[in-house]
Amino acid sequence: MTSDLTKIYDHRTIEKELYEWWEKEGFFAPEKSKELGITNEKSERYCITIPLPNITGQLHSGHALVLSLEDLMTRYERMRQKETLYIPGTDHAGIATQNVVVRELLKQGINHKDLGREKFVEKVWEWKHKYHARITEQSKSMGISCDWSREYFTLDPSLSRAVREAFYRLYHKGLIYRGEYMVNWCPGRCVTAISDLETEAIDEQGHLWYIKYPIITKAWKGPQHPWASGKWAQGATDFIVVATTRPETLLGDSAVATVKSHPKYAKFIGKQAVIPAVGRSVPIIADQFVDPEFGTGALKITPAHDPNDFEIGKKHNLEFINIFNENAQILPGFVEAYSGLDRFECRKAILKDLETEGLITDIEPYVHAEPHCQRCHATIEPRVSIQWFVKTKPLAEPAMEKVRNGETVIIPERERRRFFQWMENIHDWCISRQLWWGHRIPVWYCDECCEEICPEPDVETVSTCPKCKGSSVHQDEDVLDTWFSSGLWPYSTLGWPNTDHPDYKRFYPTDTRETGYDILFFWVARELMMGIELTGKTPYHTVYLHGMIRDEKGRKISKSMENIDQYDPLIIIKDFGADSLRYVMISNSVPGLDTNYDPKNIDVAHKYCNKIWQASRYVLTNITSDEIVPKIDEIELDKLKFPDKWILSRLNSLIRDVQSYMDNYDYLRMTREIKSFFWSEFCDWYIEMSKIFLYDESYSDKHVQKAILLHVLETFYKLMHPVMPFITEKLWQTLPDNLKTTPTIMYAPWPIAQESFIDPTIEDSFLLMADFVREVRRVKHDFGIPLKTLVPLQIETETHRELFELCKNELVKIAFIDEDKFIIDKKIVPPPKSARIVLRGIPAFVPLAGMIDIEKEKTRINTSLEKAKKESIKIEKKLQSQFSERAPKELVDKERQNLEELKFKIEQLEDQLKIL
RNA sequence: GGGCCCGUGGUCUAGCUCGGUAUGACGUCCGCUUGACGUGCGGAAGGUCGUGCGUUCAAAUCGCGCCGGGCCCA
Repeated sequence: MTSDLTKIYDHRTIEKELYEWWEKEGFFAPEKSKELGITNEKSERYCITIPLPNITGQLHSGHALVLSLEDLMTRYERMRQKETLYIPGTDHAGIATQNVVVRELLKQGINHKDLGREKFVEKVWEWKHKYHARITEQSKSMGISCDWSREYFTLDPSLSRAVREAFYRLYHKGLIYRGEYMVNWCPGRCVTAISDLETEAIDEQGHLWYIKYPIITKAWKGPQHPWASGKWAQGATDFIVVATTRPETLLGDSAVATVKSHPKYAKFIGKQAVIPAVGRSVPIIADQFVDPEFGTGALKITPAHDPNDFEIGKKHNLEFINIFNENAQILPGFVEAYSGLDRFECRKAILKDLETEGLITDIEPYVHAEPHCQRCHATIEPRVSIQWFVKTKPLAEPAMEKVRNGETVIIPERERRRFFQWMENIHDWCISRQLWWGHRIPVWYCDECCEEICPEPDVETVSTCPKCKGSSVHQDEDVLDTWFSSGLWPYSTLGWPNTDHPDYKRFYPTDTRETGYDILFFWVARELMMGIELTGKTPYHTVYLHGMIRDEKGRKISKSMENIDQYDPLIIIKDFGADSLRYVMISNSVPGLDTNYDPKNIDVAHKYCNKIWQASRYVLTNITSDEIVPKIDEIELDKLKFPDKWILSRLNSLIRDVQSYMDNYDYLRMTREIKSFFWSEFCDWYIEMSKIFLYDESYSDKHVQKAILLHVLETFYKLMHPVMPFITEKLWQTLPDNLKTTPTIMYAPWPIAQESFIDPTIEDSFLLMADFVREVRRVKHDFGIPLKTLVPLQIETETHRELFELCKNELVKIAFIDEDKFIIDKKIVPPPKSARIVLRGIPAFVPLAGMIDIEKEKTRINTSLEKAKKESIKIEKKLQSQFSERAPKELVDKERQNLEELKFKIEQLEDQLKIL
């Protein structure tokens, strides 16, 4: 085996090439595992669907985490010999995409409204074709093993068909309805209704204005002078004062409400108040909703522009007066001067006029939460309009049941509580959007008899009314909320509604939904609700929620940040490789918790890659091309040396631990333990000790160590492959052919711990030996003796004699001991001018005649003596307290033993001081 | 208003469910090495675990209060 590995690890030369090869060979498709004879119909299978990115999107740090985790899960399951499918795809992202294209067109001087619906949608498709490649190429650079032959887009014909099917079924079951309700209207860039979830409340520093409404009396029948003349309310004697944060909405007031118990205003109930500016007379009503403590205890009621007033309006059968157009500008017909004004301009104008009329009695600063559009940040305008809704309560209950009974598990568990809290208080879901880009609502209206027609899902267009046979019908203008189609994702990508589709039969329900906790409600909740309703099954058994990626100080990563490049996954991949990025993402990820991404971790990861590369080079350069190294199960067990047994024990312990970490989604520990094994045990100790054998001309059983080196490497590659797919594949491919049973490491069987190799005694003995090596090195260091200068060593032990005989060779070589002067005896007379070491109750001496500086040794001994004394006092105190009576016996015994060992050490060191 | 998360050496971080000597990384300092390692190895310094009280033989860990940072829902 010749190694063609470059001297330095260079991700650039391997990642792209390998990904192309994987794709070309079709390794990502589940069919491949069958073809290779790894799986069959009876095999377990694993399926995960990608959290579909927006078609307009660019790969950002959030995606990097998503893709790292999901590909980790996928590759792991694939290596566990399951038939594995990871489905990629993209989302048409209604509002987001429409906004982007509208803006782009505007740059070209084109108004999308002039273009018309059809032409505009064509433009968006052009845009889609152009940008689709960008996000998929970027995703591929992460190394994800998606089956690209099964890539979907939410507007694909098959997925649109699924959307119509879902709509049809829910509609005819009465779970989708159309009606006039108050919705969140975004009058900013989006100009559409949006769902509750798409709004966010922001505290606004506003004001509470106290406004006087005159009351009709016998003496005053209404305003006699024009608005803003200063004499509008002249002659009025009775007033009711309301407090409001939105004075401009008074144009749409249709009542004033107070409570029956109001000391001042109760007597006005039943009378008529006159709305300023418009001069309309409205009733003064009583309603429990009014909080007598708030403001003046009287409330202006604007049923068409406030959610609470909407309810009151319905209850009292009030008039719903819409005062705004779709951009929240004042409609004509109220007050000429305000017509066409933006709501905030109107507010200013109306306040000025109210002032003129002397109708403002007070102004207080007031902080209140105002809903904003999550996407364009415009202040939401509550608006009454005809929209489509999903009735969610009947859907929520079964979804909650699946989570309650564990058919779907949410990780981390605490997110369950959030899930239930939201589901229990769920509101109906507004699914219609006043956009052009998306799935058009599959409902037609007859122009003659007004019949509402929701045809069979195979019908793509309706031309005659089934009721009156009229031929003048038109389709609903609105499109569906994007989340309606993404809510079907786990099965619309598997051929649903065709339940005989082989993919559906084989892979549904899927296994995992991996996504950020921020979209638990947007997506997961709806997938569960719709999935259970439409397929009768929960769409996946595990919901794994990860946290957000933030910068190293915990701030949100945004495009406007300084040094944004260092957080840009595309740049990171280019400079350090996807393996490094994936490693940082995975090794820092704890379920449900935010991760602070520190750019310097990427260096650490990159160095790790290089270390892996270098260790591999060492092993492979020590094996010649014509050499046949036996496999691990072919070597003679009696030829195993102490370090061999140790590393095999450690390796199998590691495999066992990794398995448990994987089972518990503890990726942080998994990566940490593997790294620590690889670097601090395999490289630092085993490889170093292997040199003793490999460089020894007279040693004839080198194949044993070579076999173990290769075995450990191969196992390590496999354990790390789900995390770092590229470097592990590259290096695995360079291993001798007899070790490989599959064409790619992707299908190599996941390691299983061989308990017979695990030997805690060997592991412990090794630690003791390593401690001795360290101590001898330290002695040399303290006396300025070069590391490689051979020194004598005398160990006084009877109980551990066997162990030291066992590792004598290695100890002598690594610690640079003079082999002829290495003595193990049950009694050692402390040699003069020597350094003394005490470890675990075993004293040892390093005679250093001619090299030792007595004063230095005194200082050295004193330092460790002090430390030992301090420690022993602490333990003594503890043992004298109630600890020894009340604590468990094992603990007390352990402390006693510790104390004894320390006392022995102190004795030894004091003795050393005496004889110096 | 209700709920959730977080606060650990200079920096970031593990541990908290299940109480018993606080993990790792970066950085700093000292030394060694360069025939796998654009480096690597060895060693050192550095923490009253936000704060107060309580429970306990024993608290980073459990309970209550407070302070600070963030998030979600209303």
